[in-house]
Amino acid sequence: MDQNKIPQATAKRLPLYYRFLNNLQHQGKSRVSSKELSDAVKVDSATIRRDFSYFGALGKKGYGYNVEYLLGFFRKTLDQDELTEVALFGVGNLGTAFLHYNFVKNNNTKIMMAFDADPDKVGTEIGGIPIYHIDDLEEKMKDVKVAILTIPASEADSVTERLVEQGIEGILNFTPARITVPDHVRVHHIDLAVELQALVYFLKHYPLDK
Amino acid sequence: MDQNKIPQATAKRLPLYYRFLNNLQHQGKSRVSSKELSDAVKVDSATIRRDFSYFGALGKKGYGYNVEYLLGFFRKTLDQDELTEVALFGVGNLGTAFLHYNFVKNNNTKIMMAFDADPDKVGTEIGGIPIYHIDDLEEKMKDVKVAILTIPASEADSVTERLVEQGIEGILNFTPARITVPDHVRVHHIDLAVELQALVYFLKHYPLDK
DNA sequence: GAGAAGTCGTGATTATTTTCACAATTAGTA
DNA sequence: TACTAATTGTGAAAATAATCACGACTTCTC
Ligand SMILES: NC(=O)c1ccc[n+]([C@@H]2O[C@H](COP(=O)([O-])OP(=O)(O)OC[C@H]3O[C@@H](n4cnc5c(N)ncnc54)[C@H](O)[C@@H]3O)[C@@H](O)[C@H]2O)c1
Ligand SMILES: NC(=O)c1ccc[n+]([C@@H]2O[C@H](COP(=O)([O-])OP(=O)(O)OC[C@H]3O[C@@H](n4cnc5c(N)ncnc54)[C@H](O)[C@@H]3O)[C@@H](O)[C@H]2O)c1
Repeated sequence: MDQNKIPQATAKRLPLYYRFLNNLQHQGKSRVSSKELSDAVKVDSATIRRDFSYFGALGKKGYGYNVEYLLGFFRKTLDQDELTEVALFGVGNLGTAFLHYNFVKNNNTKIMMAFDADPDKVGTEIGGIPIYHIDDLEEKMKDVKVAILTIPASEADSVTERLVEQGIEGILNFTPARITVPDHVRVHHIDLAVELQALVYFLKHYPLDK
Repeated sequence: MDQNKIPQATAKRLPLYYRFLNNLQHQGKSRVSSKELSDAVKVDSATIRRDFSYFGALGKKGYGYNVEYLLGFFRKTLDQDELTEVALFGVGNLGTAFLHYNFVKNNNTKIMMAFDADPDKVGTEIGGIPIYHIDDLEEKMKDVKVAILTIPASEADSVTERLVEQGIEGILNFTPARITVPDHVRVHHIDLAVELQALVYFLKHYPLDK
């Protein structure tokens, strides 16, 4: 594998940079400075330069960065050329919203299939994505290595267990349950209720102008 | 305001602790150790003890923490007794999912109203929450200080501007646009495409067992 | 082609967060 | 009561991340 000396904080910002560079190219801009990037993505310009510098000297002093070059570099770095297949679990409120969304645009990931326990949903399609019965997980999933969980919290553990059994590598978990997985599986939690509550806490307890 | 010596990283974990303590109480448990909490919320036990210690000595050595006491303490700390009113902008795929979700359970926030530009949606209700026309923002919003943005990215700047004008204090932004606000407004970005892409990046570039 | 303005890359510093590790204290037990 | 096992709270260390600040180089302008 690549450089894993790259700080995690940096790695999390890369997709953000990538998307903005894409926008710039569509706008026909050929050159950009860390200051301009900073204004757009709201990350300190020194942090941006530092982030980029982990990958070598990508810019030119006194000039900035060449959009096309940088974009090409990140395309390779972020493996934009190969599509990562994703499976979604739980076609409810949240799951349905994701199925309608086109993650492929500006992104190397595609939801290939969805699973649900509700017989009324099984067999239908949303946005061209087939919905299978959760019982058929093992049969249908095959090579998919990334899962999105939008099932009820109570179901999280049992579905996770089956995913792990099936060789899953990464899980994006929208369930409030904190799932348990072996060390070789990576889980990112996105806990919307917590996010909202944390925002409210910050509003009430942190001074009103940082 | 309160202690703003509390690290931001700690503050973000508080709602998580709160929710789990609630579960414990419902299960009738009266006592819990940092180790048990750690297993449940997947945060190192030393980190949990450190987090709690910012609020004083909440536990007892050799015993652990009293669930009811701790819960009562966090209820006050997290202002669970007063309801924070929230407005949602953009009743599309994502916005509709949120309107169906009951944030009030385990949470002190409630979506009171929604706004959209689509005349077919205006005037209807989802989950008992009225949908107003975006043109009526100033008239209807009044005292609401927290907003959730689930509108198209292209609309983010103009709606944000009006929210700021109207005295908004916090924004939970699901739009890929990085919005610009004055220093006294707090914005939390939740960028789902970035999260997914970051997960994939980690899978490919970080050693498979941390 | 000389001077001015702009911008990177990075050493050094500072800030923040996590983790270690253990004395102090408590509950439980015999 | 005395002993054992459990568990906190925290000083200190380590790890991670953000920021400052400036030399080096590039482009632009005249
Ligand atoms: N909707 C929101 O705004 C929101 C906000 C915060 C958190 N969440 C969390 O996201 C998750 C999904 O929320 P939602 O509102 O979409 O719920 P939902 O009830 O609308 O959808 C859940 C879906 O999962 C399906 N399901 C149930 N058991 C299953 C199983 N074993 N295998 C596969 N599918 C199964 C159900 O049939 C249903 O379609 C929940 O855990 C919820 O707590 C949702
Ligand atoms: N759906 C997803 O899974 C997903 C994933 C990642 C990011 N997002 C982002 O979340 C946002 C919403 O996504 P979505 O899929 O719900 O989009 P959507 O198009 O389904 O919904 C957008 C809604 O906003 C309304 N709207 C448009 N202009 C408005 C205005 N000026 N004021 C108020 N309402 C207005 C539209 O009528 C529509 O109902 C987008 O910015 C999208 O990029 C969505």
